[in-house]
Amino acid sequence: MATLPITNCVRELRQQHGDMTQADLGDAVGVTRQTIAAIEQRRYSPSLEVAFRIARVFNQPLEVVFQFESDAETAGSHN
Amino acid sequence: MATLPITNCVRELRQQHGDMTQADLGDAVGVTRQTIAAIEQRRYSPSLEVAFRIARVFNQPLEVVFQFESDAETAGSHN
DNA sequence: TGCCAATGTTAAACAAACTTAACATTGAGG
DNA sequence: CCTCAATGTTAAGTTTGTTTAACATTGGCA
Repeated sequence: MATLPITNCVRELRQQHGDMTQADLGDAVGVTRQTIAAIEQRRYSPSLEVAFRIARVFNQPLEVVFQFESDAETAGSHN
Repeated sequence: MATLPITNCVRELRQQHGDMTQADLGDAVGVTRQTIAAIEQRRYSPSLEVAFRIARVFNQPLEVVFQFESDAETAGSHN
């Protein structure tokens, strides 16, 4: 399961947005509340499209909402 | 098939990067050349993760490489 | 206390991204 | 002309994102 390389702050943004609920956000974005929950809990990362839409709801650039962790594999250059 | 809302300039960036080939980029990103081809031709948009990795190869912010088209559905807000 | 909205969680089904493998086309160079 | 590298394309298969539906937990409030 390798821990996903992408973090986000949608929960925080959601709360800063007039106590918007997961369902509200899902609604605004066009996905279900379960999808929002999964993203907040980092069970998986969204598609690029959904990511863009979430960012737009909050009126933020995508990279503010989603951060790519360099994934600096501790000493394991392989492949 | 609704025309995808996301455009990109990976082909241009690739060429500006020492004539990097699709296979080279796929390699650097960790996907196949077919995947790169599909993205360039907009047959589908990449996952957020792949998008981030491509952007990083070119040392560009994600939003420079991928642009979200407002998709202003002519008068049909429904659902 | 009892209700209700918000969130957590999960299984089954479906859709979209991605792989593998194969074959076709184009263009540069020998 | 022939070859080879780069790209196009497609079918079949796997994986991952997303939905639907169901039930559980928490906390606020009448």
